[in-house]
Amino acid sequence: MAADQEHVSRVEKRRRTEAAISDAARTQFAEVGFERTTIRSVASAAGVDPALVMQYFGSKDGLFAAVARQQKPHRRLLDATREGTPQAALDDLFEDLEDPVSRDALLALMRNCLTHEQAATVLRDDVMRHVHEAVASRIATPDAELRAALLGATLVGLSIGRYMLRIPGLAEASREDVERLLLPVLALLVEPAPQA
Amino acid sequence: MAADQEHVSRVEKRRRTEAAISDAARTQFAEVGFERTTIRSVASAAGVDPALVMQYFGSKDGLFAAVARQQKPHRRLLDATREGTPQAALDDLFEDLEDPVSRDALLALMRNCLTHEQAATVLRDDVMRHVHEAVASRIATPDAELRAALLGATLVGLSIGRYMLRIPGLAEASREDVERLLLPVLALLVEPAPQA
DNA sequence: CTTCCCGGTCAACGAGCGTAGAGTGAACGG
DNA sequence: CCGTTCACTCTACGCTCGTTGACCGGGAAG
Repeated sequence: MAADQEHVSRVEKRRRTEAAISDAARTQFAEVGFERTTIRSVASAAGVDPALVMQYFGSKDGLFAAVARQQKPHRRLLDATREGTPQAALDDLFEDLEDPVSRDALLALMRNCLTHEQAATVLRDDVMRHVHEAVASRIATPDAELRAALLGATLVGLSIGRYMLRIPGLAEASREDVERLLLPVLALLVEPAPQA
Repeated sequence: MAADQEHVSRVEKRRRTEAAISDAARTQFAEVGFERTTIRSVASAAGVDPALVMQYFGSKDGLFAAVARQQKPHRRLLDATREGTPQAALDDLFEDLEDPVSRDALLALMRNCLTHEQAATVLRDDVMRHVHEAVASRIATPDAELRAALLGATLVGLSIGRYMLRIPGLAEASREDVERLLLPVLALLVEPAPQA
């Protein structure tokens, strides 16, 4: 216990407090959504005063934007996604969903994308755009855009159904089983010439 | 104008007012979601006093439940869905999405299923359960449940991506193009033996 | 015509929310 | 050792919301 009594500099203290607020906000945005998350509940979970949250993040929307921006590490997987194969896209998604931080950051976007314009914009124009472009660029037929969009919509449906709606049969399934069934299906979606 | 001065009985008047409130509520729940829809805005759109909404529907949750229940007409398509083919499921979905009333009732469920427990329950246990059972019963392999759940998740992803997220390339695509690309894919998902 | 019923309105309460500004005490720099 | 900075707290404003109970007026019933 006394081990925590180490001296921490002011900047370090500030950094830790901001991180505590940000962690609490990310979790609550992901679990109960933007509207049901209150500045007060985030501050309480982080062990600070609500006014401090305002001081550090400006507003509730600013707090959400900060959390949404944390999803950026996902883009380190951008190179892998640039492959444009369903395998790479699915791997990216599952990898994101296994790390607690990027998982909650991504779920915060998805949970609120239907009721919060900013969440929808970030999800559509920042996250999905990458896989869309990578996939579409590998398809030669004129319906490439639609095929890529359908792949994105399917991955969104998978995430929502598995982690949020918790559809029976999908929520409990192993990642391996999901991949085994979904990969050939997504491959067919992306292949320009199904008849062969 | 004077044509509207016809005499209406009290029960008919009541019925029309309830319908006006219900219509306004369905539209707003579908378009801006449960939280951003206020009793006051619904009443205003219906041309009545907010207190009357409470008197007729009990509470805001009661109003939402009444709208969610209007999705039931969807089940007249249940017989078609019982076929358990992706074609039938997709036809059901598009048919629902083309009628303004059942369309908004379904979108109201989807829009709020991530932030409103009741919406999630109705969507999962009432709407999706039917297509799930119909599809799963036609699959002989032990992964039937997972395959059916993946189909349901895909259809949810399609609806969300096309009508709510409005993913570029998917929102503007014609129903025919979407069906042409998606049907063989869904068929592969539902087929127990992909290798052939 | 009188009486009751009922669709509909009005005004208001109480709670919870995002947010603002003044204040405090400890860590820092000189 | 002193003055400043800064992390952090306290209190409270103003707004919007769901919800309530008293009230009003016209149509139905006798």
